[in-house]
Amino acid sequence: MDVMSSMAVFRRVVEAENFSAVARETNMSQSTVSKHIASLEERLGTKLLNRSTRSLKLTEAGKEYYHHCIRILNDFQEAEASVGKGKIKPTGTLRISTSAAFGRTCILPYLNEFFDTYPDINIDLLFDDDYIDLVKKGIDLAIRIGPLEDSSLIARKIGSSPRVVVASPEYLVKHGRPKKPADLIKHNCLFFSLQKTPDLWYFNSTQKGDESVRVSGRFKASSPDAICDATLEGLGISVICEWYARKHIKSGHLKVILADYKPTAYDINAVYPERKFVPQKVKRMIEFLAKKVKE
Amino acid sequence: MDVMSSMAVFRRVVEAENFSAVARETNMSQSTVSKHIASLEERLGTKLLNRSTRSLKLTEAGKEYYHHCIRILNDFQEAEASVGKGKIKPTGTLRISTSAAFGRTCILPYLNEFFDTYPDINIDLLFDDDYIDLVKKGIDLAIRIGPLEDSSLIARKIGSSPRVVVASPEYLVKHGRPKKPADLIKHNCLFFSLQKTPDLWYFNSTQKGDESVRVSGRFKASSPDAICDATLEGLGISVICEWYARKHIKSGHLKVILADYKPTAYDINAVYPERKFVPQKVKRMIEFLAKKVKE
DNA sequence: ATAACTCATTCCGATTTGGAATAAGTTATA
DNA sequence: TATAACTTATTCCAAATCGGAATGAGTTAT
Repeated sequence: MDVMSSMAVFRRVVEAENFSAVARETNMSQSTVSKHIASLEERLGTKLLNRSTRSLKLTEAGKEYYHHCIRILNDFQEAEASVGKGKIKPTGTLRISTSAAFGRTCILPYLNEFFDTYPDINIDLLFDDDYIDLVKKGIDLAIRIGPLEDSSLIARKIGSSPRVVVASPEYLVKHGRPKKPADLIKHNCLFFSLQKTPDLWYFNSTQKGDESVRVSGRFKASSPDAICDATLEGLGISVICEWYARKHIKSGHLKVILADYKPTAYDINAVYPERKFVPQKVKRMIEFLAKKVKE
Repeated sequence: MDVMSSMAVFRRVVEAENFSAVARETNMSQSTVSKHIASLEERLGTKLLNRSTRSLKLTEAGKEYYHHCIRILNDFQEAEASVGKGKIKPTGTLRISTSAAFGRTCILPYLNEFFDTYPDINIDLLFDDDYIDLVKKGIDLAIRIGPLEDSSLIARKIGSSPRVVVASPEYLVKHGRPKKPADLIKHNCLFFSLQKTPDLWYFNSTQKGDESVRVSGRFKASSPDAICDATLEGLGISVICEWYARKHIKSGHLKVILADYKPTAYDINAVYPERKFVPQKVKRMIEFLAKKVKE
């Protein structure tokens, strides 16, 4: 067994605390993962992980070896990237996590162009609607919309995402069209439950200054898809990212209201684990997305 | 091809500036060495070495990669040694260089004991009577008698080697027995030509103080064997390491003269390449020999 | 011209690899 | 307590890889 590969597998196993997850993540069979670990243990003549079928725990030796592995793998990565074709062509598989909505709308359409630009980067795009542990899941890069949690991760703002207040034409006919934010109080507003204060809607306007309204409503959902569907169904008024609502606005199924009062835009952030050496593939994708988002 | 092994081979090739030498040194075929290098080059997509049949030269990329390799291999070595059986049991092949005479007399007889103590260390004992480039020859440890050259190597004194003035009984009968160092001037003294001043013999004596004599003689040889043989033949008087002459003294074929005036003892040094991480096997051998030499 | 080296390549048997299937153990739940 | 749904370990076997002998081709020294 190639020791360097085994060390990489070991590293992932320690981080994921699970053999099978690493197997799935890396497209190797679970038996291979098992063999990699066993092979290291045999080399070293000591157990690295105490494993029962449902839990993994590093042994003392494993803990020490893990730190060595991190160091060696980082150096190795740097060595490969700084010499030869790695210097010119970023390579490898890039695991990106983002929300299904953003991924489908703002990443997928550009992926062909990315593949053309970087023929040696493969992409593994994961849709996770709530925040997940990047290190544990072996993710290289996450794109997150809106406010970030505090964490040990590095975040770089790559753009901002304007939002719009929308409702279906039918809803507006039935309940009237609000003219100013305060009018929303009388309407059924749809909440995105993952936000901290889903019922507090902020508006910025160059002419009319900033204001916020505490709205009320009877429908809450944890996915942007659900909110959007509900709005299309005429259930109420919602604030949605512009890129998300765009196609419905074009087709006339949603109408933008309060166009003069822009809801506060969300930051779009590229988030990645802190490392001594950030792989080219990550840097390139961030650059690429930053450019695309601005268009 | 196991990348870690390939890196180790690459490192050795760079240091030895030669594929075949590394093959011989590591007991792999020359074709395997070639394949290891080729495999690295393919991984990286760049040439590491410009090779004509008679010369090797690092490319720019190779130079950079070499430094990465050193670092990674050192870390790796440390990782393996600091965890598991490496922690208790030093392993691997230890390449030792020493003079044929010292090796045969002062190392070989103890090797069985060493093998018993460290069952996982194999030894590759090389006899080189003149000083050689340890790094180039891939030697882990050299044992050198007498003054050292300046070098980037680390030297640790592991003992000192008393020397004796000897002659054959026949010679003494024929030419008389010197009573004090100055008497040597009238004798035919045998020179060891690798010394800097082979004709200047120093003596230390607790009672009679230090003195030196510029002796003369008509025979010079570059190996201790030759000097010893010449002395046995009655060609003249020589200064020989005590351990080297011991058996001949015991058997009566050589007589110690000027016993009260000890020639300056030689230092016995363990010499090894400077590294961030000195392998267990090297440390253990040095300890072992230091103990044996003192007996 | 020859001998004695170099490194690269080809060929082929022996070994190793990795995945599917299976075994065996643990946890959560009905 | 049985079952379902997970774990990790192991076995087996076809496919891939490895490594060494032989060979080829080039260079240097004599």
